[in-house]
Amino acid sequence: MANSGRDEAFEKVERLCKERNLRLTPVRKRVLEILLEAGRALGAYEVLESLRRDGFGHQPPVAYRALEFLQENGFVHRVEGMKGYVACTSPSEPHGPVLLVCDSCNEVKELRTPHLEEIAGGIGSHCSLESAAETGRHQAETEEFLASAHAIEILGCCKQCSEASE
Amino acid sequence: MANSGRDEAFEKVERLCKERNLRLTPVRKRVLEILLEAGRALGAYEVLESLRRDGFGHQPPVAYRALEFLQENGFVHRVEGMKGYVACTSPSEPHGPVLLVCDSCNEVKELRTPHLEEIAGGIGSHCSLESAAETGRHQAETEEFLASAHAIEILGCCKQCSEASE
DNA sequence: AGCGTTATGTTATCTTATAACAAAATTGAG
DNA sequence: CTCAATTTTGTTATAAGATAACATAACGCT
Repeated sequence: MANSGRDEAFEKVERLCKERNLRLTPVRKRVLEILLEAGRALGAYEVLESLRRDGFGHQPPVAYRALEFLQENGFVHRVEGMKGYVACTSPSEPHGPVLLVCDSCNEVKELRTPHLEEIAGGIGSHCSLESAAETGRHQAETEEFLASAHAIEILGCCKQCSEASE
Repeated sequence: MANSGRDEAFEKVERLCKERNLRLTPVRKRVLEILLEAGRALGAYEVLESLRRDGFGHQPPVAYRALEFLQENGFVHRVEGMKGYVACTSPSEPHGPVLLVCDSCNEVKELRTPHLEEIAGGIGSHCSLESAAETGRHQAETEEFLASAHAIEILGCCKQCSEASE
């Protein structure tokens, strides 16, 4: 694939914004593009530097506000472990992500819900990432905790890096 | 329970450190106590302020280094969502936590997760996470990811807060 | 066109975290 | 015990990440 689905993701966000009457303004649109083009997690100040080059405001709040908007609407996810932000690869509803973060190359890959279900099926009920997410939520319910969001990050080594270091 | 298992947790850490030849020095011990006494997540600078009052060094690295030690050994967890640190309620092996974080009162509760380690182990043993092609839009993908740690945070509203706001 | 609302841009500041190095304490070999 | 190697602590200084507050500009509706 030429650009790993960048264009589709971008167009999907445009469409979703129209449907939901969200204002995908120039800065917001550009921030999303920057993250999609990067194909990895960027710090807010990296995003800001790109904005500056494009003639937008170059003070931190400009970047933070656009990121906040994109995050709230599920188009971008925060990667806590790297204090960064990554474009969602399958934007739809606002959702908590499940991210695979490579310690070695910093690549971030987002797992999708349907994907997680298949993983669960393929590996068996005792060994599924989905249950990592669901376990949390389920136990949360028994604790009488009203869950509204989640952040799940799995740290480790991606395929490329583990092959490279053999 | 008078102190919610503080003492047990503390003694368990002392025992584990002896077993593993880890040096639970005065600063490190005190930082653990501070977090256990607080019973909630504290920022590094809050910990530092307590250390200062106890006559320890009062520069950031003093706190950060002790926190790092405790974290690496599974006695303290980072709460990414609040940039804070919380004492582990059931210290044993180093482990990634599953935390319930209350948006409203900031209480953090750790869930015990015997089987999450199996999950990580399953991925860790490099089992191939396969997913079949989804009809239509999604292409088949194969994920191979060697997981070494995780951070799972479920955000929401705890029992007390949801009752209080009724 | 005018009004209320939402978004942008800017200044200033705050919070969180780390680099680098000197001094002290601890450990282990002889 | 003594000394050297290692680890930990303390300090200065600064980097990196994030937000408060407020003025200006753009939008969206009637």
